[in-house]
Parts: sequence; C-alpha cells; structure tokens
Amino acid sequence: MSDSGHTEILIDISTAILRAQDGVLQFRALEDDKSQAKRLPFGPFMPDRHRTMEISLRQWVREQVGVDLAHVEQLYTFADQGRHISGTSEDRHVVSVGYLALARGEDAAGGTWDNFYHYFPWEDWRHGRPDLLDEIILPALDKWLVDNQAAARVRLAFGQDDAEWDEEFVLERYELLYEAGLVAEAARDRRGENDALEQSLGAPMQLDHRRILATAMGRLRGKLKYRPVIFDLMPDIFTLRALQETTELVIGTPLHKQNFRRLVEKSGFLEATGETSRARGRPAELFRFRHGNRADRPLAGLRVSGGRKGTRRR
Amino acid sequence: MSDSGHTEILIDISTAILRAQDGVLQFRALEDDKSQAKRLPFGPFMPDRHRTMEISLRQWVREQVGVDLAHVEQLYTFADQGRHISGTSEDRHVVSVGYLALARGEDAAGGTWDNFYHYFPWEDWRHGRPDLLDEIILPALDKWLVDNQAAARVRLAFGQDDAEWDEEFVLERYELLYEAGLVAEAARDRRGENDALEQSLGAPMQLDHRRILATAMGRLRGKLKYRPVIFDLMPDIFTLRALQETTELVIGTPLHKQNFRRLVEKSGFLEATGETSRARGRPAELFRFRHGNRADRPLAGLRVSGGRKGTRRR
DNA sequence: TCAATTATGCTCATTTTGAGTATAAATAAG
DNA sequence: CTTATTTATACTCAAAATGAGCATAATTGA
Repeated sequence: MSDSGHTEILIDISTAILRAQDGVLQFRALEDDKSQAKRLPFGPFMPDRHRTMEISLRQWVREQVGVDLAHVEQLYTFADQGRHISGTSEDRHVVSVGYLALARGEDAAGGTWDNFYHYFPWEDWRHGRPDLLDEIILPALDKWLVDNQAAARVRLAFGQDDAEWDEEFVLERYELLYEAGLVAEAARDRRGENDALEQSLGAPMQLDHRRILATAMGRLRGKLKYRPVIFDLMPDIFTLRALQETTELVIGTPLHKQNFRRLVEKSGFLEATGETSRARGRPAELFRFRHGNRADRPLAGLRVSGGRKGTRRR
Repeated sequence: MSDSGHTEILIDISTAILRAQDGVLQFRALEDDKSQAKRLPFGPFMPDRHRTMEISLRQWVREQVGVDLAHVEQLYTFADQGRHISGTSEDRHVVSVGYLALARGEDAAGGTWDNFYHYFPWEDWRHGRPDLLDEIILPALDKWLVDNQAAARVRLAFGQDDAEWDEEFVLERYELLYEAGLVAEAARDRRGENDALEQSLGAPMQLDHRRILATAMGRLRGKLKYRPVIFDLMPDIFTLRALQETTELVIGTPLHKQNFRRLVEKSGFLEATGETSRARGRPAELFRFRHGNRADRPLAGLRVSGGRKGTRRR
C-alpha cells in the first residue's frame, strides 16, 4: 500500500517572517526579476542535510535572510494542483510547506520588509472600519454571490448582519476575494477569462504566497489569545504601551488601554525591571517577559477583544 | 535556489480518524502482521491523481476504510529523521502528513476501532484524576528530570504546583513521557540502551503514530472551544445529554450539566426538533445542529471548563 | 403509588469584562 | 517658573459571564 502508488515530490519551505517595527507590521519579501510581484522567502527541504524541517528552516533563514527567528510554527502543507505550483516546475510535483516565523524588530536588519497591511488593507481596523469595505469590497461581493452557501460565507467572514467581524478570519476573507476574482492572483491563475481587473485589492504576490501570508496572520491572531507569542515580536524590555501597540498591530483593532494593562498584569507574564522609559509624557515602567522556563503560572495567554459596542476610542 | 538542492521525497498521509461510539472515544486502527503494535490508516499522496491532499484522503478513506468523513483537518507534516521514518523505507525519504478526521458513530461500521484512552490512560479525568499519574508517571518523571528546563515543562504539562491541568497539552505530555523513556516507542527507537521498560504507559503504536494521535487530540480539544466541531461527532439528532457526554469524552473531564445546557443554548448552534427521546427518566428534548450555511450568528464555539475549585460532581 | 432516574428551570455569589473618571509624572511652551 | 500638553497609572462601576447548587418536572420500574 505504501510503496506502490507513490509519486516523487519536491518539498519547498515558504515562510512568512513577521516583525513589528516602528508601528508597522512587516514581513520579509523577496523581489523577483521576472515578475514585479514579490514572494515569500523559501528554501528547499533537504532531508539528507537536516534532521527536521524546522532546523532546515532556521538555518537557511539565518544564512540567506540574515534573521534569527524567535517563534517558528508550521502552518500548512499546500499541495493543491494548479494554484500553488504553477510556474515553479514542470514535470515534478512541488509541495510547499508554509511556516510562520516571528522575528524581533531589533535584530532583523537590512533586506526588504513590506507592510503587511499593504497586501491586506481591509484587515486594518485600527483607525476604524476601513472605507474600502463598504465602498468596494462588499458591493463587489454582493454582485458576485453565486449561491446561498457563498452568501453565508461572506456574511460570516466579513461580519455582516448580526455576525461580528472576527479578526481571525483572514484566510476566509482572502479566499472569498480570490473566488470572486477581486484579487489580482485570481485573474492570473485563470488566464484568459476576466483578464482586466477593474480594481485589484491589495498588492498581489507570486504563486499562492499571499494565501500563505493570510494563513499566517489568521493563525497568529488566533494564537495570541491563548499563547504568549506576542512577546516574540517584542524586544527584551518594553513598556506596556509598546506591548499594546504591537498587539493592536497584529489583531488590527484598537484596544482599551486601561483594560489591556489590567489583563496583561493579571496574566503574570510580565516582570517589572524597576527602570522607566523617558519619552514625551509621564515615564512608563519597563517590563520584561517572564520566560516560561521558570514560569510558575499556567500559559493562559492574552485574551483581547474589540469592545462591547463598537467604540473606537482610546 | 529552488531547483538546486532538492531531494526527492515520498509523501504519505496518515490519519487519526475519531468517532464517539457508545460512550467510547475511538480511533481507527490497523493491525499489521509483522508487528503487534497497531498503526493509523494511511495512504500515499498521488499528485497525478488527486488535486488536493484532502480529496486524496477522503477518497482512500472511503475506499479502504469504508468511512465517510465529516470534519477533516490537516495537523502537521512530520519530516523528522529517525523517529518518524524508521522502518518504512530505506533509500528514499518519506514525509508523512498527519490529518485529523472526524466520523459520526452511526455510518462508521465494521473495521477495528480502538479506544483512545487505552493508548493515553493519563488523559482520562472523567472519573477524577487518574491514579496512574501520582503512582507512576509523576514519580518516574521526577527521577528523570534532566534540567530546570525539563522541570518547568513537566510542571506546565502535567499541571503541578500552581499550574493547572490543561487538557490541551496532550502532545506535550506524550513528548515528555517519550523523552523520559516511559513509553514503549522510546525504547524501540533507541535500540540498545534501556531495552526493558519497567512499565510501559498506554499501548504503543508503530512509527510515530501515537504522536500523531496525540497531536490530533490536542488539536481537537483546543478547537472545541472556539469552533463547533463537536457536532461532527454527533448524529443528526441528539439530546443535550448525548452532546455533553461526547464533549466530556473528548476533553476528558466532567462538566456541570446545567451550565453546559446554558452555554450550549446560548451559543445558538442548536435547533429544537420538537421531538423528545424516551429513555430511563424524564424524556429529553431532541436537537439538531443548526448548520453554518444559514447560520445567522457568529461561530463562537463552545467554551468548556473544568470548574472553579476542582469539584468532580455532576 | 412510590422510588429512582433523568431533564430542565432558576437562583446566587463571584469573577470577568467593557467603559469610564480621576490623578500622577513627566516635557514643551510661554 | 508656571502652565498646557502628553502619557501613565489607579480606581470605580455596571453589565455580563461563570461556577455551583437547589428545586421542580416528567418519565420508567418496582
């Protein structure tokens, strides 16, 4: 059963490397001469050379990208025909394993880092609901709606009617926009029909890399709520304000400052350094992440939320 | 970069197929003549024949296992050398993609179904904390503890000191037992040293299949809390009691009946059929899952919990 | 008819959460 | 050197969610 019907396959590892830098959520992007669209960094998995994929990944990221990674997490193995593979190889099948990796802003110098929200503008609610949604996306989706099933998916993913916007549904939203032909990748994949896109939403990427990015963000936004991964985007020492800004950067919505403080202090993940930071107003206490090694409390994680009645204040 | 260093690889799909039947949480197990240890059902991924892995999976599960799957979810791609691959192939590298699949008790006839908790007895807290933990596991782990790091991992995974038992840490616990040489697979993998295991915890499986199973359960226990996957283990029509029992089966802890009812009713996932079931006591109302298709409320999911002060009553 | 059994309804104290108001400690401007 | 501005932190309060339990209803089996 096992050795019979096998087809030989190549494995690529594609990684969404995220960092928070100067109030911008960035990911590492590679330029490709052939195409103006960018792509995620990737490397081959060589089982002869590396014992595990994660080791393999960390090594070539260090070598080729020059970044030391904090949290690394496998996302998904994409093996779909057509959509993912196109353009990479002809006779052989390439399967790509997607990874999410977090880097601290500091140590990640040089190279091209792109703004995540430039590729997913509808995901940024930090300054209120994006106009893009009501002006372009929802009308276009409404015109597209093929059946009831699709209508329900749109309602859920985009939080219409009584459903709420769930910031974790990044992939679901991207998939819908793809299916509705509203992102450039869709037109590219089914060449011929519907060539000229009236309006392409967000910057396109090569292959299915924007999908991997969407998967990564959905996963990260979800994980934030129950594991302390946010600290892997922070420097060693930081203020609560900085922590909050990074969290908002990731989940894409504003948070209530006092409640965030309460939440995060109660969680027991923080350790005061005794120092304070000097900036504009009153100096803020500096904290450090209390590492799980000697953590004496459960890994409960941050639970963040949008607000009881859609307020938008700080 | 991409086409240079590649190594050719075979891909297997191994699947933990779970169902709840007669108050037992079961998974599909295959017997292998050579070894007395069982394994998970698996099939090759053939990119020429199937467009996606999930399609491939569903098809061979239907053909070979005779089960129609409800929820299917990719878990992890295991590519580690040594531990996972051993025994399957010599010259070629085999990567196995693990999947979690849920089947409804009804339609899954025939075949071998094994009790999950037979393989993970320490995970079953439905009738209180298992004695096994304090009598065997924790003392053995204590003796093993190699460093502080390991001590912290044990404390967290097994909920010692002020940490609480987190039912989601199934994989973490299994990994620790493996590293401490307390499961038969550990002795098998590093042949020679430590041959005779004083006491093997739970039934062993072939290759790394018990690890895949642990990954599957951890994922399922986690997912339960924010997505309505539990209904994929239920028949079309069921009582609240049945729903609660299945939930307890999965998370491995008892739940407060009245509060469970309140939670589940508030969630909006249920639709009363108007019928009632007749059994021993007062007849129970029969419900049906209100499918997401026309769902008008957000997918909030069931949030279950153990209890404020470790009570154990019903 | 009563005991046992299960389902369901309801209460109540506690905790968590959303949303503020109030106060403190700094810098920049006049 | 006093005041406005800015940011941090403390505290309050109402609403909602949660853990625990008591009370009652509707069955079957003795």
